[in-house]
Order: sequence, then structure tokens, then C-alpha cells
Amino acid sequence: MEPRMPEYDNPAIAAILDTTADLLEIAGADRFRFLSYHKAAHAVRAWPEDINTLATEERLTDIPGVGKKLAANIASILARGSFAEFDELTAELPPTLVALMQVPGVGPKKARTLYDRLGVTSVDDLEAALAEGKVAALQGFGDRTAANIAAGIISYRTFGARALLADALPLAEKVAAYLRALPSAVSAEPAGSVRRGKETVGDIDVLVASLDPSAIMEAARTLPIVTRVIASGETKTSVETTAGLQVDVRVVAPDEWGAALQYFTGSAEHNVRVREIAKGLGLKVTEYGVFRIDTGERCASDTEEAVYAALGMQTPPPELRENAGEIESATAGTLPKLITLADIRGDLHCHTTATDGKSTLEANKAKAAELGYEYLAITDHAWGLRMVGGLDLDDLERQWARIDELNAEGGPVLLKSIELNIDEKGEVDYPDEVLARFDICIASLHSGWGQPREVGTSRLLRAMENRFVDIIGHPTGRILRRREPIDLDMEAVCAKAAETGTALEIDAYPDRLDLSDVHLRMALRHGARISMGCDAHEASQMHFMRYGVSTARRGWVTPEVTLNAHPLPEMLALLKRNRTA
DNA sequence: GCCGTTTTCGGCCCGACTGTTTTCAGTCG
Ligand SMILES: Nc1nc2c(ncn2[C@H]2C[C@H](O)[C@@H](COP(=O)(O)OP(=O)(O)OP(=O)(O)O)O2)c(=O)[nH]1
Ligand SMILES: [Mg+2]
Ligand SMILES: [Mg+2]
Ligand SMILES: [Zn+2]
Repeated sequence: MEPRMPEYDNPAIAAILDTTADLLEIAGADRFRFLSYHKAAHAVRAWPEDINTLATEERLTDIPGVGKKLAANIASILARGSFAEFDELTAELPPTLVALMQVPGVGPKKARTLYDRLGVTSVDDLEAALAEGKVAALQGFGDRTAANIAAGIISYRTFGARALLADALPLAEKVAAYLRALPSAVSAEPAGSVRRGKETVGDIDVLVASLDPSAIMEAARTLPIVTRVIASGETKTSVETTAGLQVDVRVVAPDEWGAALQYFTGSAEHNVRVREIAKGLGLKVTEYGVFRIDTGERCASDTEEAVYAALGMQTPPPELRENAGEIESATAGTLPKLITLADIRGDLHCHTTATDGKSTLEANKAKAAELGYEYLAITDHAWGLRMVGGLDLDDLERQWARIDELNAEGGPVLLKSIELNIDEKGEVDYPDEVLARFDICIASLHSGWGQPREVGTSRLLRAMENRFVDIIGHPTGRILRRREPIDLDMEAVCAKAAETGTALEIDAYPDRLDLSDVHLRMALRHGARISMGCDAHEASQMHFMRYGVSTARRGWVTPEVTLNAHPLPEMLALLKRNRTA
């Protein structure tokens, strides 16, 4: 049998384009040529249509930044795993050189010199060369550069993967609160990817407004959590911390707050686009303000709204600032009214002590009441997951009886629900007579992670054909930093969800956040509904909803399309099982 | 390499910090 070509998805294509860009840069290619590869990589990653569909329909150039050449190169990757320029580049340079550029302090020029002069092709090689004193001896390097690179290797090795938002956000808020409390500080807020609510973050960025910047910089260098000062100047300090995260602190004058917050919130791609647009209007945007190019006069700077208004734009919510369509919407004045935490009327996914949860029904109900919810779906595991105590019919009767008692007491309504297991054939637990008795059924994959695309896809499609499967739980099964998503034809999954009236879940558990932002946009494109649940295995985890909402907002999700942004009767009426034919 | 209510050619964001520089390149945000 022929060996199968690997199946590509948008992130896989984007990764190859990014590698190409890095190799081109190391090879000394024109700046705008390699930047075009990075730009296309970002656009492909953020594009809410499957790259295979686009290629088949010869619509790759629909993606902004993908022209004739890049479309041909992407098509070539899909067909044979590479393209001509990539083959030439990797014949000229070892592709492992891109890993050298991941070491803080090593960029394309130093990587090239290390390779040319010392034959260094890996981080291990680099470490050896440092130990032998060869790096410091290089033209243009020196002792300090060698020491910085050595420290960079340690960070590269120990910090590695991006942090979960749920781990970084509390720390970011703590650092901001600490700096805000300084007598010389006027205000301080987290910015960067933390403010944009990205599911993982590379570092923590904090903006401070102050008339005494040196006092802020001193405080940043001496934060209790600092393990190393990477750089510290008049307005910017970068430190490594005990949390294994880099913290970047930027300070500006109070009247520059809005421009600086716009800059430091990013994303970089959003900023570049905003600045290009400004230029076309005869304006210049920096972290200090919006300026007229002709007179140098400052037109805006104190608030973000003023900055965007000076460019004729609405202020896009931070979660949308990825240069993925929000600039066009903001310019046209058509930004969507995104879902907020306050719109959430209930949680549609939680576990109890009846299976693998650590809190009782009663404790979950109390938490739902505390959160001001109207309802809570009790979705313990079904019989198919016996190893975590999956419920049999007797267990269900007992749980339902207790739910009836609790509902009689008032407060948030507990919904008799279940998280069904989707088996190898796409079938779920229990006979139809039982499924019909639930208020809501979620169905989720819990096995088969390494399966080929068509297998996982057909399991989900089959499950969605079941008229009692109202929601597909954590559709891809990804676990951030631990498990790749199952390979799926997500276009087919979203289309089937829309066609059958099956909602797709955002599992708000911080290492899942599944569906992801980009897949949510794809789901909305197809007209699918969204369901939000924390997958709490302990009552306190029902607070994870805020992370689900961040991901939903990044996916352009509105309250209208979200099941649990509706009052109970409407929410129930939207379920597949209650649809009138 | 991409792109176009000023353009199919000539642009492509803007600034901070560091080290080795004798005037600024490299890296990063
Ligand atoms: N104008 C402009 N701004 C940039 C550039 N690079 C970074 N920024 C701004 C926007 C970023 O959100 C902000 C913080 O930079 P970071 O490198 O920390 O990126 P960000 O937080 O977006 O993502 P991260 O999760 O940290 O990788 O600085 C750039 O090249 N140009
Ligand atoms: Mg950041
Ligand atoms: Mg940063
Ligand atoms: Zn669950």
C-alpha cells in the first residue's frame, strides 16, 4: 500500500510558512519577502476555512497575504509535503537553525554567524561552543553577548511552552496591582495576549502610567518574583520570574495611556495594520499617540477610543485584535456585540461525586446560585465510561429523584443531563427510551486520539445524527500542553452540527478551551449553535466560565447563537430534541 | 511576496534596549 500523505490543517501549513520565513531571513533574503511568509502564516492560522477546502476550490488567494506564489506553494505542500523554494532552502541551510532563533538573544544574524563560523546547527552545539569560549571570541560577539546567550539557553530550556491563561492571568493581575499601588503610579493594567484573552500566553505584559518612570522601572526590577533582569531602560523592563514566565513592564506618561494601551495590547499584526492605515491618512501611530505627519501635532493619546476614532474606527474589543477581519469591521462600524460573562444564564457541563467529580449535586447547585445562574446541567459520565464511575440506570434514577427534590426547593434549576461517550462506531450509551428522558444530552469523544481524520470525523457525524444528542462536548479533545486535538474535518463537523441542530460546546476548562477561537468562527460560518460549560469536576471550577467567555469572544460569538445565554424555556426550545419538525 | 477610492510600481510600523560599534546593527516588544 502507498504510504499516506499526512493530512494538513491550517496550523500545520502555517508552521511550514513560518519556518520558510525564518530560513529565508537567515539566508539573507529581502526583508519584505520573508515577512510575506510570516504574514501569510498568521493569516492562514486565523482563517476560519479549512485550507484543504480552499485549495480544492482554488480559493487560497481569498486569504489576505496569499497571492499567486504562496497559493502555489501551499498547494504544493498539500500535494507532496513541500515546495520548490523550501527544498532549495533546506538544501542550503540545516532547517534546525530555526530552533537557534528560538533562543532569546539569538536572531537570524547571530544564527547565521554561529553556523558559518562554528558549524553550530542546534542548541546543544551552541551550548558546547559557549563552554569552549568560541562564541565570545567571534567577531561582533564578546563576553557579554556570550553570557546573554547562555542565559537565553537556560530560559529556552526551562520556560519552553506557553503558559495557560488561567495560570498567567492571576499573576498578571497581581503584578499590575502591586505596581498600581506604588505612590508614583497613576494606573497599571495587564496588556498583551493576557488582555486579549488568548488561551495561552508567551509572557505577561503590564502597562503602567506614571510621571516618575524611573521609580516604576526600579520597582519592576525588584519585584519579589524576579529571578533575572533581562533588560531595563527608561521606559521598559523585562524580567524572568519564579513562575517560569517573563514579565514585560512598560511605563508611559498618564496622558499617553490610551495610545500605549493600544500598542501594548496588540496583537503585533493588528498594530502593524492599524499603523499602515494611519499612514494612508497622513497620520502616524506610536505608543505615544496619533500624530499628524505634516505638522507633528498630536491628535489623540489619552484613551484607546480616541486613538481608534482618530483613524475613523470603532474600538475593537481586545479579544478581536488579531488582524483577522476586526479592522474592516471597526472601520465599517459593524463590530459584533460579543457575548459577555453577564450574558451567561447557566452552565451546561458539570460533574458530581456520582462519577469523577469531587463536589456533590448540592454543592454544585449552591455554586450556581452564587453565580446568579438560572439553571445548571448535571452532566455526569454515562455507562460507557465505567472506569470513572459512569452511571447505570439505577444510578440515574437515584440522581433524578434527588434533582427533583432539589428543584422543589427553588433556586437554579438542575437539568437532568448526561455526558455520553461516543464509541468507536459513533454510537452513544443507553437505549433511546432512556435518552429521551434526559433534559439535555452532551456526547463527547474520550478515546481514539491518534485516529485518522476520516475516522474521528465519521464518529462525530454519526453521533450528531442521533436525535437525542443535543451538544457535542469538547469536540477536538485537545488538552493544552499535553494532547493534540483529534484530527477532524472540522468543516464537515460544523456543517453537520448546523444541519442537525446539534450545538458545539466550548468546554471552558482552562487546558481545554475546546472549541478553539478559530474553530468557533468556522462553526458560526456554518450557522451552528454554541453551548458553554465549565466541565467542572469540583464546584469552584464553575468559575472557569470567564475563560470560556474569552475564547467565545475571540471566536466572534454573540449571545444570540449561544444556548446558555438564553432563558431556560428558550434554551430548552433550541435543543435538537425539542425542535419541531 | 503582496497589493491597489491617490498606485500594476514602489511602497511595506515604529520604537526601546544592549553591546561592541568608532557611528549603529541586532534583537525584541
Ligand atoms: N507595533 C508593534 N507592536 C508590537 C510588535 N511586537 C509586539 N508588539 C506589541 C503588541 C503585543 O501584543 C505587545 C506585547 O508583545 P508580546 O511579544 O508579549 O506579544 P503578545 O503578548 O501579543 O503575545 P505572547 O502571548 O506574549 O506571545 O507588544 C511589533 O513588531 N510592532
Ligand atoms: Mg505577551
Ligand atoms: Mg511581552
Ligand atoms: Zn465532562
